[in-house]
Amino acid sequence: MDDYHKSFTLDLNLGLGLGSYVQNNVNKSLASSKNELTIGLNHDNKANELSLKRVHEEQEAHTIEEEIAIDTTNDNNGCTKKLRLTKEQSTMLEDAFKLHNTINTAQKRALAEKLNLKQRQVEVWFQNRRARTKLKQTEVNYMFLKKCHDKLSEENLILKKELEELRALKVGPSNITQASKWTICSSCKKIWKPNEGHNNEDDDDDVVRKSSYSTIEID
DNA sequence: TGTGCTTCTACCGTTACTTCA
DNA sequence: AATGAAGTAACGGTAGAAGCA
Repeated sequence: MDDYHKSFTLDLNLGLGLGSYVQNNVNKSLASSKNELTIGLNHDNKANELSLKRVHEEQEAHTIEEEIAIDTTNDNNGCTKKLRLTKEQSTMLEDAFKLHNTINTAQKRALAEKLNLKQRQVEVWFQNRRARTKLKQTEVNYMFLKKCHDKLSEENLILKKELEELRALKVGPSNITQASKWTICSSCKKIWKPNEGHNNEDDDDDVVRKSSYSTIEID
């Protein structure tokens, strides 16, 4: 385990505490306005005291996060600009993803701190990474199924040809009728002919087995 | 014990930006 | 230099789970 993984694991163990309070969605204007609305309606509610505490902590967290990630979010006009993660950041995120493709609050906090990113950025990265993995897996599955389909189509074609060849042969109708009466044992998968019986010497309960024979009609 | 509310998180679809051929 | 495609960071909405009163 390299230094990063050691410290990452350590962070996972020690990173509890405030983490559960900090709402990590920085741009959730909807969510925060919802909190503020609740507080405004019911000041004596204990749950809303908690919400108020969260709002304060959230604001603090935002300030800290914004300081940390100040060089990753804005351009000259104050508009948010999409940022390319550095190679080091991507590598560390990839390493974390290899260990676990989901991330809890403590891990997120630790990783964000380590990478000088917002927790929201780490969260979003994991979401997108999972989406990419899923998409890739879907593509792999599609290719696999396509190959299966192609192979089966090919086999089907060969079988059809064989059938045509057999039909082309001058086989008497009586023989065809006989063949169409052949049956296959569902237990041992052996084909047997009418009036021949199913002579399985290993069978102790032949009577029971015979009851499960199914007749395969050959067209 | 059931219910309603809040919070958190995963997921999805989409948008917008960046990079590259 | 312009452009279209591919990659991806970020967003908003939704649903489900968990905790609490």
